[in-house]
Amino acid sequence: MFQVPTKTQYAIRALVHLVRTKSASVASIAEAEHIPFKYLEAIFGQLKSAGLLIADRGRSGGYRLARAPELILMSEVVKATEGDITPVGCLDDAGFCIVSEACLPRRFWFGLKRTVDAYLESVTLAEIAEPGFLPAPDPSQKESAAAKD
Amino acid sequence: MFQVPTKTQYAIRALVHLVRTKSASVASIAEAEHIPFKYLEAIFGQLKSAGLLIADRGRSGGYRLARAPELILMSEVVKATEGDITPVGCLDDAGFCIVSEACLPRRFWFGLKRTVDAYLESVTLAEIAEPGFLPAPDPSQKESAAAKD
DNA sequence: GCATATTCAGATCAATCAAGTAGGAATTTA
DNA sequence: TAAATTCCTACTTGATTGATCTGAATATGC
Repeated sequence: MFQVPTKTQYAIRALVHLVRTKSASVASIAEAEHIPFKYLEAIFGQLKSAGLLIADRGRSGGYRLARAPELILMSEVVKATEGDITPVGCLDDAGFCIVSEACLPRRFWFGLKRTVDAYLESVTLAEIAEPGFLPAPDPSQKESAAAKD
Repeated sequence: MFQVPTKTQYAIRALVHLVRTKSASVASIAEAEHIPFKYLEAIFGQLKSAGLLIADRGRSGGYRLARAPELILMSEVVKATEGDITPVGCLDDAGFCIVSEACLPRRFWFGLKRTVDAYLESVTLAEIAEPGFLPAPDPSQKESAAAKD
């Protein structure tokens, strides 16, 4: 369920690489990060379409970040490589459950989605590229606050 | 990445069903919840192995919860159907990164894992079975890492 | 200009995994 | 003893992941 596709892992490693080297070709990044060249090429196409990268074509071209890494949320990166996060079908708006009575688990899944989204939106690319980056707050947030679907 | 497998969705719906009807056969639950009979049979095998269900074999047998639903964490259910949550390979203990320098993204993924685990451990089966169940806290927990535009 | 280094675009392919099926054996009870 | 159940093992099928292949289009340096 939470196995992160290599595509997304590759994307993030390559982006971290780009935070340091202001600009680089796909080939150089692929070699440095041990990522299959052609695969990374395709991934960068997606990241560019998502507005995260800018491409300079031609002989001494390459890719560079479209924004300062402080302004790139990890949620954007994940969304670029994987599309929207919809844990279960019944969460699509206008979607509904075939299940008997009011689909109780729905709220549970929705809560999970919100939790994950919140985390991904709370971290920027710049923070990941910092050696001093510390992961999530220790989970002392155990409330069970409001709902609004 | 966060598409929840139908197997897990089925498991939870079936468990919620069992919270009400103290005991039931796979066939009856499958019909009531619109779950393929043979598939649910296999799922229940896993839930039993995980110690969440007790089976009564023979003619008027069936399944029942091994514990009160208040004592069944959703993390246990997910783990039973999907195994441990390891977002990326390098998180297994004794695992290490092939990546050049100290794998910075690793902490990011680890933080994600902790966030998800914390959520799943904060909800019990009993809460999901309650019509009044309210999902996750609104994400006002922005402590650790936040850089905004 | 021309060779070269790059991005870009599309099809294709193999391996893996999710989802579901199938058949039947073992077990208990009415 | 027959019916209803859990249990066990294997299979099929379709989608997805993780790539590869081929070949353009485009810009640069010489």
